[in-house]
Amino acid sequence: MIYKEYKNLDYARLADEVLDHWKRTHAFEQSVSLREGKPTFTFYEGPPSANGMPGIHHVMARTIKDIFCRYKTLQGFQVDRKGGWDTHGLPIELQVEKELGITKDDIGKTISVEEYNQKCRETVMRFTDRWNDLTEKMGYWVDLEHPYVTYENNYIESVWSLLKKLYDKGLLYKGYTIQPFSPKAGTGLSSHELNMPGTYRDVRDTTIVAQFKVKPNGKSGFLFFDSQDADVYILAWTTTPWTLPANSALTVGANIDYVLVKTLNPYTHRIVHVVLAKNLVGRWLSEKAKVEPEKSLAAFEAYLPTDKVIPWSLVSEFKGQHLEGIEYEQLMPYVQPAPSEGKPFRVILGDFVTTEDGTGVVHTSPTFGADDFRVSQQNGIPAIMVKDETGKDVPIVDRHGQFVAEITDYAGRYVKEEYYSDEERADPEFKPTDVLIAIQLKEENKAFRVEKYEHPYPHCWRTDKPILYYPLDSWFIKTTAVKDRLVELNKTINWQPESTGTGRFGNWLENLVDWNLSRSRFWGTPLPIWRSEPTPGVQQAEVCIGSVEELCGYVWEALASDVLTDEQRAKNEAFLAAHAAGTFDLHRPYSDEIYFVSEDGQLMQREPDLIDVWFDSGAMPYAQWHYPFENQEVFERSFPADFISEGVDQTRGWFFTLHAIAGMLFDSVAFKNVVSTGLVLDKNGNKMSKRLGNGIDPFDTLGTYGADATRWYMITNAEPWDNLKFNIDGIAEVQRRFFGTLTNTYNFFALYANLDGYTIEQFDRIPREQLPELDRWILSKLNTLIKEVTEQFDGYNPTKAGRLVQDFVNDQLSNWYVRLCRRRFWAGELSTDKRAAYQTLQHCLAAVAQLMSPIAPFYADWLYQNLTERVREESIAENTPFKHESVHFTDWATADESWIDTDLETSMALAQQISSMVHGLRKGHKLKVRQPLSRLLIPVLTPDTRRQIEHVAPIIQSEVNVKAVEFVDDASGILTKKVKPNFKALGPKFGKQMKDVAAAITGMNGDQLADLERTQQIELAGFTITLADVEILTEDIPGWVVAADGPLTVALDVNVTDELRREGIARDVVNRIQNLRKDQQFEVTDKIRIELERNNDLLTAAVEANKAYIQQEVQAVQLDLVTGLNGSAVDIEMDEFVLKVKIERV
RNA sequence: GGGCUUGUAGCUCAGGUGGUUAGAGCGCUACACUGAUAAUGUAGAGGUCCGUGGUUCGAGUCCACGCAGGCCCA
Repeated sequence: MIYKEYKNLDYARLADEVLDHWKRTHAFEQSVSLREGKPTFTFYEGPPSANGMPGIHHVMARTIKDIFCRYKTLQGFQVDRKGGWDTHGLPIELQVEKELGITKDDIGKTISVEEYNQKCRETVMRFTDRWNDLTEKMGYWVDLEHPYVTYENNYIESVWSLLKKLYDKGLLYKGYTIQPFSPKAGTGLSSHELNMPGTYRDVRDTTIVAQFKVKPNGKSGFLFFDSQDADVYILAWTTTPWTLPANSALTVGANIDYVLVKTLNPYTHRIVHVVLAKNLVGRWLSEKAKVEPEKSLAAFEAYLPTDKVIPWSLVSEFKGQHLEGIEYEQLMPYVQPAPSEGKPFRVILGDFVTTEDGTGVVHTSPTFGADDFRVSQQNGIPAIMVKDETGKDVPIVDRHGQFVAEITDYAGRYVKEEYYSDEERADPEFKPTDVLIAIQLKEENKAFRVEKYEHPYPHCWRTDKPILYYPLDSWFIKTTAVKDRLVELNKTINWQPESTGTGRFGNWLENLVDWNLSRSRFWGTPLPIWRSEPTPGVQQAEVCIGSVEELCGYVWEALASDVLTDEQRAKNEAFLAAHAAGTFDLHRPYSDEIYFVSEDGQLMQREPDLIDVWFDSGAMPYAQWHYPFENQEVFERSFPADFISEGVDQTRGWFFTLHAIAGMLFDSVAFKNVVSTGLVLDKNGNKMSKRLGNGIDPFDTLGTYGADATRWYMITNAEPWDNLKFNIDGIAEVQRRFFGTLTNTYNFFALYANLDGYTIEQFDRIPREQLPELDRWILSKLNTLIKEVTEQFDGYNPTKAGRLVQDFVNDQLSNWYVRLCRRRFWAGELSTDKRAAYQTLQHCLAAVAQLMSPIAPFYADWLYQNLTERVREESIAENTPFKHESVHFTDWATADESWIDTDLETSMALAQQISSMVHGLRKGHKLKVRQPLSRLLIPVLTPDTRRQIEHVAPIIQSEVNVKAVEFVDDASGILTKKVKPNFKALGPKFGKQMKDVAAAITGMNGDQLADLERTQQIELAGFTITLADVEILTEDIPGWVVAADGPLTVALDVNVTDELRREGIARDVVNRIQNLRKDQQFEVTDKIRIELERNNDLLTAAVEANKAYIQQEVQAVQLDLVTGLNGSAVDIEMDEFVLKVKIERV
């Protein structure tokens, strides 16, 4: 047997076998080494965290990655792909804490940092075996032998060197960020501590609507138009009055509608003009008290201080964006910001402003609100800060929650009343700070409303006291300094889909804030910055370490001084010893226990922060190669990446950190092409989750269906960036419909090629001009396919590529080419025509194997090997494309344009369409295909159409079993033509008159149409219509059975003559005898002898008239009509009689 | 609340620059085929193109506002 034949192919086992073969032959390594010296195509693997089990979405994400790496390999590039593991971060810490039953508080108490980190290190790589298993089973080719691991010293060292570069460029600085902070516990709280049950509780706070007095100038001029001599105020509501002394801006929403209202201050009864959101006027003023502007003065005069409702009137209305830039007077001028820090006390725009409550204006204090901080940073608004004893900027509230001395009236007061002791609060004279502030503002005509308000507020889970949002020290990377360049560089990246790049990522860059690098954790890359304690009058010492060597240098220097204690000295020595032994570790607690001494003799310790794990992963282009300490050339060759792909949720994660680091340090993009992928949802469109139990186990899926159908389904069902509704039935469908059809096609080829002993003829191809029409057609289609698939892969659209291959295999190759060519394969001798059929089909199959190989790597290799195994040796000897042992080593086919014959493709498409229409007609008239009919009539309006159909007429004839295809044209006189308006052509000419024109055209009679055709144009209802303005088609042929589809019409002669009838019966007889042969399990090559009972005139006539035909079809050496057939004959029901027949093998 | 994204047949998806009859596969129904046969082919039924308004002679397609789902951010 030349070609293996398969019954009931098990696709999962097929993949296992191919995988075994790959492992034995080191196929992946070969696919890379084969391209040694070729141009590189660089791919970066976004590292997964191995502390959890892989899910089906990982199969999706990695399939995308694999496809393009394989494709580019086929195209001749060398594609190194190094695997990697992300090993640091909070999820791992949480998992360890859960398993050990501890909390963060226990670290350093019941468990040492050393033990804790050791546990993290073990935990994080726990599932690597399962990951590696999945990687192999799904056919993802990536280097798992030499992965980068973010916790390794070398990796960390590279990260440190990058940080040092940033530090040297002045891009690394210590600042603050607003975080939940518990003054009573003296500690910051993480977001998940804030999410613990019971932390949010309803409290009744004193709230103030403050009046911020607008400075009259050009920008605010429109507010003063009607103010006469009254002042204009902007109203802002706050639930934390204690933050008002720190106010430095007001934030409004650009698209929110605001109004200017004239009214009286309820406490001072002075006339005021106030600005607030239109929707919220009713929140503060009674609709009943509204008066017309011209009556307002009278209303104000009539108002008595005892009246409940205060009259008001509407002055003007405007969008928030008109308020931008307006300046106002500082509300509580205790502390002024440094003039160099930016311009304070302005109205700015922010996207977080709502009109759900308050006034639609947000009092903004950069030191006490996260939104405030961000929007202030973006708008150059300075914070209100004071200097502490060491000269450092600190907020106006200290870490105990008390106002600093500079807030003279309130110095030393706690900002939250809950921070006072119960005794203090019990004093009848006691007033909370917020209340005192409210009283002061009322008196100064700065409060528009003071009221108690109940709302949920977070509390510290340790102390039960309310938390503050408070600025805490943090290390930042000054990404804002390079924002413009990052935006610029982003424009050169090819994003797939484009909207992620321009929209989600682009917007993110536009609104960039500095990257907060600090994390107060234990398991992660330590921040390599050592500092001395701040001391008044002494320059603080600070150093950033960029390598282990540098680190050792400082350790040596420290040991050489006499500043260290014995214990510190011992720790330093321990580190050096571990370094010498190669057992050192840069993690905590070891890096915390390394002590430096500055030149002026100050002790320096490491800043205790760890860095954001996203910096780890963003550093992978450099750190995976231990750059710049090793592999300089490798790095240079593989930077930036040509291609990366991850989930769209990585936009602000990995995509950003890669981009930011590359932009800041190398003034380059980190990746040139990026495919951001959507989510994998369950079949109902819900997110997969453990809780819902709707997750899919990828191992089950791969075990049942194999990787190929799974991958093919995921890729062809939805474009990668759309969410995929994962339905396991879809895989079964792909397997049946696509892989099943392709396997059948291969089996068909194998069956006959084996019978004929046909092996691929590489050196004796039948020249194109000698190939039959069908062969030239399918080869034209194939080359078109190659062209289009290449385009799609080049454009990073695997979905369209896969669908193209699938449609070719199903509709063109299997359902048309093979079906129509079956006879050629049965024919006796290995004639030229038969060889042409083999060559053509073999060529298509081999090409398909390659085209599909990036998506379905196992199956494609299996198909390729089955086809080409037998010619491997001669291919190697003669250096032909089949010399490669695996399809993944081959060179991507280029479309040969000379084979593409669009005219022929159009012809065949017509044949397919016409056949389909005739099938429909036959069906409608209950004329089965086995019954031959005499002729098919096709009206043609152009010689071109006629030629194209004539070309394929024989194919149509045999496909629909008619004796002749005839054409009718104008000359025949039997055509009924119909005319339709061509709207596309008419539109630009007639525009609004379209309805009349269309009616006129539709109403044309035969003579008018004939005129139009003769003279090219006609006057109709006052319009000049040209031939190009209409579509002419034929719709009917009187006296015929017709079908029409678009411009095509076919008419079928359904008259069955006696002769046709006899032929139909003969075909039926053939059909029944074939069935008998099969029932009796005769071989295809067996010859037979037939006896038929002469029991019906119709049968007799039919058999006698078509004897030779019947004999040939059923391989009968003898066919006799007899009377009195004996016992072994069988009876078969025919349409009109019973066929009594006996066959026997010769 | 903001940014991005999706919404077309029971299901999964196609539908360049607007053109009047909106397509495919699966599923369903019926039929055919039986030398690709646990295959295959053909036909049929099935649609408020998420809604509302607008632009236009003409909107699944363009615009605005909504609704619903998703992701990220707050």
